[in-house]
Amino acid sequence: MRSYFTMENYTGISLLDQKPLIVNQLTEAKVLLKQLEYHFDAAATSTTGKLLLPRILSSFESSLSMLKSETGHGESQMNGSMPTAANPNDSPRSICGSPRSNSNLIGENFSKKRKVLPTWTEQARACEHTGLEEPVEDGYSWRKYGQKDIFGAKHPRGYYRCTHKNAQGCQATKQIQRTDKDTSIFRVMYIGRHTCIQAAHLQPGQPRKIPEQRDAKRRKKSPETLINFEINRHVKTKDFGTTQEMLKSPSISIPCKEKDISTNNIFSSLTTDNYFMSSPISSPATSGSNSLVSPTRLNNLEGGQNFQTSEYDFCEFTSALPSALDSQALYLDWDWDSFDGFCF
DNA sequence: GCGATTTGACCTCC
DNA sequence: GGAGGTCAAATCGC
Repeated sequence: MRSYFTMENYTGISLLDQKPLIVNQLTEAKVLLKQLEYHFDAAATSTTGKLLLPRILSSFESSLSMLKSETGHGESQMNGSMPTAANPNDSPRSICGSPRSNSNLIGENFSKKRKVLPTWTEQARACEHTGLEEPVEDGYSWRKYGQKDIFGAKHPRGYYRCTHKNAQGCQATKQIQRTDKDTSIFRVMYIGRHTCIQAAHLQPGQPRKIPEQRDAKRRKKSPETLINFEINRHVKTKDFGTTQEMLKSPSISIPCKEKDISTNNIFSSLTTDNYFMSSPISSPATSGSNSLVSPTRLNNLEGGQNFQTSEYDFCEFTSALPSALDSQALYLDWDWDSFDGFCF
């Protein structure tokens, strides 16, 4: 199965419309990197890493200044590479694999029956030492409202909605499914942002709410619910019109293998919120020329190349951000089946 | 008793 | 008709 991450949606929204969102995302990523820098300095473990961080920050700053000074000339560029209603075949398959959800995103066919909500996917790995075989507690209260066997998948998908849906009208939902390839990894797709009170208390950088004992016991019953967060978060934003919501959204995902991270011990002191960065990246199969990370590079990754922690690649990734953003598209073609999971 | 989970039925979309 | 998503009654656990 191939999944795609989009930095843009396919409703014809221009980069100009998305610019505030992109700026917000980059700003958040910059802040997070500064946090990382702080922790990294505290650890004082690697000289090369110290040299790397300023470069990353510099790249983000460059991206931000380019975006802030940009006056919307990129719209036409975007139209040249974006799938359109007239050419629906250009539209990538949705991240959840549902052709129906795709139809909501395509131009004139936009369905008004269902609200298009920002969607992003995380991967969470169950942690052996916790004894839990369930996805991570993410700080929010979820209520399971369904479970479904998915065609072609070995494991059922659990459907969760915010506990405060009725009380506060919070529209956030999530779907959790154990991956076929590695049963210790869960794919968690979030749909919509929390608008409930608990969201206001879970700003990035703050510690997560500690699950109540009772809840933890309950979750243990369900194979879909808890995990120790050794995750990566990937963003697929379907609705960039909801700028306010996206202010709290993850921003940029910088993939790395957890074994490599543990080696460098860079992120060991970060909380999940601190490193909450995801990628608003996408990959229409037809967008090769705009690919920031080409399929070839990912194939190399799949073949074992240490793309994710290579300093060269990391720098290349961040250095490429400005040009990728300038070209209106940041695409990443991803193969879930060969994906071991991101972590920071 | 209350709230969460389970699970079969139903709905929506292709 | 098939697949994914949601509903809601039944069930469970505190």
